[in-house]
Amino acid sequence: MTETAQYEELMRQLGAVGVVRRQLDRSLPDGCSSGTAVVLGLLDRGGEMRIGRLAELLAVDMSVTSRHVAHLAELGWVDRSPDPSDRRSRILRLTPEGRARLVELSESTAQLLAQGLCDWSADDVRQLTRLLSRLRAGFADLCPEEEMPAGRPAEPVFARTPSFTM
Amino acid sequence: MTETAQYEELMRQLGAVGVVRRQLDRSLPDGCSSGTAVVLGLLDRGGEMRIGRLAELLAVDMSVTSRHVAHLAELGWVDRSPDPSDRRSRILRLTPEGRARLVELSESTAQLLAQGLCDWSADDVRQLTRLLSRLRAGFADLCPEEEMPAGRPAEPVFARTPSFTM
DNA sequence: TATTGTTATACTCTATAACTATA
DNA sequence: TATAGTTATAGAGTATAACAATA
Repeated sequence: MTETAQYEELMRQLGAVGVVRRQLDRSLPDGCSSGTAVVLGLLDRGGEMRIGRLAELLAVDMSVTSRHVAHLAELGWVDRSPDPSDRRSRILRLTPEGRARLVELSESTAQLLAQGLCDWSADDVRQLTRLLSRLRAGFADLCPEEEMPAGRPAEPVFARTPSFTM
Repeated sequence: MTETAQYEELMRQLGAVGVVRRQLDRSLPDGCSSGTAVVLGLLDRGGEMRIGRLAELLAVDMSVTSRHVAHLAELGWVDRSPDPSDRRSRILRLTPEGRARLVELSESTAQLLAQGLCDWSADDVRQLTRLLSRLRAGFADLCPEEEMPAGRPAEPVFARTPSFTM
């Protein structure tokens, strides 16, 4: 198989990820998408941060992030308090309600993933995660982005990944 | 790291695939998306087929497939000829123009992937492709789907993958 | 003048449902 | 009556650009 063919196949499989994501999304409660869960997860892992920082971590435009956060704020899952050091910005924080929802969403997703990956070893899962992380990093280099901060203020719902960050 | 945390991390990385896809899409010429390229690739690998079959392979609704194909037909990249055995259906075929475009698209994508994955070994690429294929298969089982046919009529632009099919 | 964030608009991809033609 | 495909409509996600407030 030529190199180009291998890349073509990879591209096809990357597209297939959308299929899995849509299926996971369908299983989530009410107005929750996997996108919602990822935002909550980043706020949980990264602690309080501003919109710009969140947009960097999500690797989407700030305008997109702004709308997602506005939605989560309406739901009462994210709190936006004024940033005393820069009045243009607001500081985002997971509310207790948001944290509770994150646990719920994570468990729901984990259950479905466990079902779809029932014949996977823990190492398979780790390996796929690591390769995807590397993939993302390779393309982030083409369009630079920062890393997650080393320290974080609040207790995360789940343990952080030490070897690679989103 | 708990199992749930590992799944949560996997979900996050699956979301990050969208970032890579969008970046690949931006590099494609005029009205081409990676979706377009995948349709052309499937028609190249699978030979002539009907809309329903293509929708299965893409794992999206037939209505979605219908519109994509209509677009490609307008561009002259896909030909829709009447199916003599069932006048409700039409048979889809890659046109020479479509095949030429596929080569172009594949090379363009391969070039960008090669750039983003410059520090990857060929085996890394294969492994990621294989794991994604397994991931998709695991979820396809929850919502069953068929495999690609063994034989195919036309010369494919690229070699087929023997061990796993989309 | 530059930066942070928000809003308006548009585009893509997707699904559901109604519809046509044929089996 | 059921099936293959198309079209209409709606929803989610994203990007660009114009804008407001502040640095």
